[in-house]
Amino acid sequence: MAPSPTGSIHIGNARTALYNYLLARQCEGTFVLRIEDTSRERSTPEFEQAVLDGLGWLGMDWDEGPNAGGDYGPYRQSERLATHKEWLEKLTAAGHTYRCFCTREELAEDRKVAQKEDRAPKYSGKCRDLDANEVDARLEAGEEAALRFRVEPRAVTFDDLILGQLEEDAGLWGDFIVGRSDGTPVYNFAVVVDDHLMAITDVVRGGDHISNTFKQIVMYEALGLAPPRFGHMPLTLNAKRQKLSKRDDSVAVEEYREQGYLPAAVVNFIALLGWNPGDERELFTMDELIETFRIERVTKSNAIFDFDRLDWFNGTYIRQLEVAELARLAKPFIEAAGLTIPDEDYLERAVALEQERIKRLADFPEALRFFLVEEVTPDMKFLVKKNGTTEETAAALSTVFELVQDFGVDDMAAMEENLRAMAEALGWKAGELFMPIRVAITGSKASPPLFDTMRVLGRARVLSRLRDAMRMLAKDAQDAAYGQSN
RNA sequence: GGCGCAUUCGUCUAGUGGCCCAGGACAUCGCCCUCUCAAGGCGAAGAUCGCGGGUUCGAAUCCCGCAUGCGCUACCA
Repeated sequence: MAPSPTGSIHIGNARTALYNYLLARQCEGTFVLRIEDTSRERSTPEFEQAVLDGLGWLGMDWDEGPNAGGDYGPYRQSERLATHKEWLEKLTAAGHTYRCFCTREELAEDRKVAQKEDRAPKYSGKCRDLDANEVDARLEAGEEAALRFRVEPRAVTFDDLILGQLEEDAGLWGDFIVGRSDGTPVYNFAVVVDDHLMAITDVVRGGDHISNTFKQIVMYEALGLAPPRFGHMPLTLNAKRQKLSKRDDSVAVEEYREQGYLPAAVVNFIALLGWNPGDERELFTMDELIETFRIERVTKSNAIFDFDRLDWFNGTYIRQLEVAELARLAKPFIEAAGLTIPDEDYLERAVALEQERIKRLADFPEALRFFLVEEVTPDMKFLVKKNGTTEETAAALSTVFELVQDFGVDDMAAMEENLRAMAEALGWKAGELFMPIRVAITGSKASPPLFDTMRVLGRARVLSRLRDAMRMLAKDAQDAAYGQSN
């Protein structure tokens, strides 16, 4: 896996990383992490750390990498410059390169003309056959020159792990640059050198690299090296069917963590985005993925990222968690929202009631708010009994208040029995009585089951909220009376 | 423009010549359960398998053409 640290890890890269990881683990190979930071301006140590964190969070551990060591380091491309240059010289010694004095401006102009004339924008070959003496003289004179690879026209083919037999005509390329005029090698060459030196056997990367691969294969051959196996993954697209971009999509793995997605859910989801086991299973742990993943079963077509499906996976994983564990995970989200948690036990009991109602950990603050806050503000519209009056609702709540006062809140069966009896005596449906109580104590018309909620909230809090609600109703009745008399 | 890859329900996908007038999952809708919301159970709707030609007794599956989408086309990675 060779990510560029130009941002926190991208969900599309994460999927590529996952497939690499699964492949490496299932054949008991080595999962190598190499940081491709040759783009100095865009790469930062912070981003590199973010990439490492993201991978780690998802549960992918690498055997070799910047902070893991290994026999083939360094694992940061920027630290391998000397080696790359060495190999550039080997390539030159073998007669595969030549100096090109064309300026960027000239090249850009050629491209423009070519485009205008509907020709492929391929290098003219202007400097290909320059006289050796002339080259030396111009170099001597301080003229800048890039190093180009001599391309011999022919069909280049390879057997892709995912896509099958692939072929491209090298005659279409023109000689491409392998060394910049400042002497630094180009990414596509550095990759060849590194993959070889690091004894990489399988390269799985995004389909946007296919055209690079053809060129790499030619370079391997020029260096007398055997290329590794290549596999090109379909891309993940956004709802607009474009390659996911950092600009307009939620794409950083970091963001998923912040929104309260579980790593296991994210892994399960991205694993199934472009791969399936061939039967109808869809819930997989990492170990199960390692066992059942087959690269040949990776889909060839691009996939659109479906957030609803991710949510579903996340919900099912949340429901599978032990309550204590879920509470532990929820805690930082709740605290970040500025809510205070009285004690662990209380939190756990509240979390247990919301567990099957939540999709993301970030939903917890909102869902648990009424458990953690002193007062609640019921909406009058729902506090009053459906098709009923404020007076009769107030009267009913008052009776409930007494019941809670007398019997407490811990015996749910008794509470339910009492309230149902009360509803019947009133000639109300049970729900018609339960709803005002629910709204009074939770401030919302949607909540966990009423009696569980009351028990977790505790007698004192239930009583004070009932009292507040009764006051609200009384005030409302008063206002209405004034309104009538005026 | 050139080159490459792809094309099955809205989405992820199963499918490799007859088991497919196409199966599963998410989302949607309905019913059940039920004190609300969920969760769960059951069910419905949803794909003339991009289009057009072939090959074949028979094609989503094989062949050809076209269309569309995406990617690449840098002294970026």
